[in-house]
Amino acid sequence: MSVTREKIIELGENLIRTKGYNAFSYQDISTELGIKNAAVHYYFPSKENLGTSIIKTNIQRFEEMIDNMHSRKFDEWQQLETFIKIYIKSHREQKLCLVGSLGPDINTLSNTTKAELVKMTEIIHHWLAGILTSGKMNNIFSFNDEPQNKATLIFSCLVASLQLSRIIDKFDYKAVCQSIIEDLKP
Amino acid sequence: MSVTREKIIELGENLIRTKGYNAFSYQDISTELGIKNAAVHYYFPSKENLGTSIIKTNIQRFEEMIDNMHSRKFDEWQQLETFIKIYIKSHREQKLCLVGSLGPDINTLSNTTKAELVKMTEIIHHWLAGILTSGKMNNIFSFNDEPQNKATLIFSCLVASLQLSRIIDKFDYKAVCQSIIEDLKP
DNA sequence: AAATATACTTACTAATAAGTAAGATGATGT
DNA sequence: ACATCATCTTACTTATTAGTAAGTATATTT
Repeated sequence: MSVTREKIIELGENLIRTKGYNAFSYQDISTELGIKNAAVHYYFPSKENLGTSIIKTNIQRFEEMIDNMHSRKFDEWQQLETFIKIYIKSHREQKLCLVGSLGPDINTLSNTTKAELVKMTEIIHHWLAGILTSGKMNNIFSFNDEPQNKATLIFSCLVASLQLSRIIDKFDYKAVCQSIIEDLKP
Repeated sequence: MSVTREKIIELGENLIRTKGYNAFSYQDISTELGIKNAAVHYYFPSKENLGTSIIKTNIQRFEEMIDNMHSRKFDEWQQLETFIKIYIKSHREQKLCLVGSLGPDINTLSNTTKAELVKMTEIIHHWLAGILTSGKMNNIFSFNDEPQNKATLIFSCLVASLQLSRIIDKFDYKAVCQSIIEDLKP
């Protein structure tokens, strides 16, 4: 696959996560890569197409991560901590996650992009509910809620804390993550 | 104060909370109100100015709500539930809260608008930490975290759950709120 | 009655956006 | 040597954006 294509995807993702979908333009990408506006359209005919591709790439990356954790026989704690580490890294880089940056713009997205965002969010949520269910069954996690509901709570905390940490300074993101973890300990 | 001015503020807020700051235009407002684009500029010379005014109005509304709760001698439970009800209403209307919709766009806001968003977020966070502190002291609430940290967790859950509920269907927002409440019970 | 302020409209400008059609360049395959 | 393909550039169009300058109508004040 083309290097330029991959760079566009990566740059587009970073732009969405720092400025938001409706604030970034093909010009932002072409200028940064030292190419012309039309070159970006060569790889991604429309912005809708680029947006969808960025989400698709992320879904793929997430599923590869899960496969990798399964093949390495990670238990539920290790899986949860790996997931949380993605968010700690996002926080360090002052970026949101894709769900948290595209979510508020959902009413402005095309149907295909929206469908892909829904898919990605559901995959993550479903996976999280899954490890919470099995973790609870194996007495590795302890909580009273329905796993589905607990997954929502944890996911929400991670997503919005990234947003709040860019607004409020002196924000202790790791303490938030630690609380999530402590809360699940038996 | 002018009725048109107030309508613009209200409409602008709703547009931010449904489409996002960078997706709405003065045209959206003028068309809806049956006036011309320039009439909106008459009241709010720039979009930055309108954005800032919308946040200022919200801060005022929040502070009036707090004053009202104090004068009616609301205890910590009643205050928390009143706050949560705002979010349940937002969910019913399929809208985000201002913090959750402007937060992801923070890097595209002017310094004055950004400052106002920071102020609003800090006021809410500080108030929430306050009732958690006094609620814990009076043994009305029970939790292990630092109140500051607990406030972040609860605030995050409310903010991001609104976002997630627009993405995932079959989303039980009230169950999320109920979990937050149950978690604080002694 | 004249002056003034309020609340707009008309008619623009300049910038930026997404997107396109046609052509240039160079590598690869036949 | 020739054709083909990928990867762009040049040069655009069309639409939308925030924003403005100047004018109009109506009500209020002096």
